[in-house]
Amino acid sequence: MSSATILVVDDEPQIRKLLEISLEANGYKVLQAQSGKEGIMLAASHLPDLIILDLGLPDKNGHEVLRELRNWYNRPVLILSVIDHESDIVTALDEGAADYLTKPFRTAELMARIRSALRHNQSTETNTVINCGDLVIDLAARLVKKNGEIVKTTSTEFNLLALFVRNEGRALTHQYILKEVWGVGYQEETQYLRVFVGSLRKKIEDNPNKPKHLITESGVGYRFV
Amino acid sequence: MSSATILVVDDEPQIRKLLEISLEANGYKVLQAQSGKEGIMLAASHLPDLIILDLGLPDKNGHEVLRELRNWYNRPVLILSVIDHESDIVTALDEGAADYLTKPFRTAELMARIRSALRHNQSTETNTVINCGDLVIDLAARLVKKNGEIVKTTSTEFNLLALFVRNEGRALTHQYILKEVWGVGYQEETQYLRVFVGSLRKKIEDNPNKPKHLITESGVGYRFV
DNA sequence: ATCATTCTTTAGGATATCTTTATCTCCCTC
DNA sequence: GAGGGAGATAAAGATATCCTAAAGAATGAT
Repeated sequence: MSSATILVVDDEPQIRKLLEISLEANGYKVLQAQSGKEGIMLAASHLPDLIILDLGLPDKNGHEVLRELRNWYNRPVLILSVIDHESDIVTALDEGAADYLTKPFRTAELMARIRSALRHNQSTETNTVINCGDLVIDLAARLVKKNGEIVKTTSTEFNLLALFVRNEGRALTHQYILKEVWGVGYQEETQYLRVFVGSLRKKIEDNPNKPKHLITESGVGYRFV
Repeated sequence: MSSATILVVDDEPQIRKLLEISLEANGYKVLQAQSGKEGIMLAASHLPDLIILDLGLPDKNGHEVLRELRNWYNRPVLILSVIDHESDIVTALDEGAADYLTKPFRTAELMARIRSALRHNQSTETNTVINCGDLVIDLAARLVKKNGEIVKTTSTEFNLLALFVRNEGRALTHQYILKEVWGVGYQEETQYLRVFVGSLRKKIEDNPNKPKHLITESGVGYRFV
């Protein structure tokens, strides 16, 4: 056994403890976070092989955390939740969750589903470092380099850029981009996009007035090449 | 929609019917088998993108079927079962099942889990690329290539071209084109069409005066070949 | 509490695209 | 070969879209 690392994001201490014991008994290394924010930070810094995420967190909506993770974290995220609403399950799965279990869960089943998720992921080992000419983007490390030099980006800027590089060559509509980066309810805020595309261009383009990477598709959206 | 093919292996006719209706409503092609033996044969002959397998089959133990499939079939197998025993779930998952749902299942959740399994498998790439001689048009990426080189099109130009390639070989009337691209209320603006067909020809034809793709049907409209 | 950073909002000017007009070509009929 | 209709083209005008800078608001760190 390769002793994979698993991050548990849950605000209930007794659940964390239970999971810690069960997971370690099965030979996994365990990281713990009590809030969505802490979870995202730990995920970024330690890059666990799998994340167990409770949807009912105190600081953020679990779906938000999931979406934020999915921008750059492409390993399995397993959802735990007390909520057994079908719509919640459907939403989480469509947001990219690998599985969805309702509390109270059965430990052996959880372990089997973790094995399944990890096994499945092994085959699709995807590289998180993307190379685009003079640009290097590391989705996991949330790092952008231009000609070898690190480019500092804010969180939103990076999420936007990550969306672009994951859809290289494809024209993305304003609405789609806004939904993916800002979430539903922001789909009409086209101006946000203009401002952030502007600041991204200043950082990654040789000549921001003549962008070679971030092309605007007038009346449609933007395209990354 | 990519119209993936899904094989349903279940001995209960009413379950098969329910699944058939739900799956087809979601745009999947459906194959059906009543027994494990028939299921394996159909899987081998048709190579579906996903298999839904009931564990409680008359002729064979479902686990046997699963193990047999796993020898050569590496796409997702989703287990349906009336049995909610943890040991059964664990066994099935460790035998390589992609997921395990207990009957009675919820349709929307099942559909979401199917999407998740297919997405993970990625084998069913949506094909939106249309090839027309020297032209390549990617409807999803909004990209036009002529002899391998990218042709820049405005939004309306692309919409117009997309309408043409989707109706290749067919003569489209002015009215119809105007309604589809500009919307109702523009059906008399034939001059728009002339202008835009003109600019499209300049971009995609070798010799815009002797168009080979965008043929005018005098008194009627245009035809794309 | 204060400061720094990031995000949101506003406003103006710049650009691209669309619309309209005018002129020209082609083809058919007489 | 003159006239008319349908279509093509070019270019000017109108409009929608986009970009930039910068100020205000929110957030987070010290």
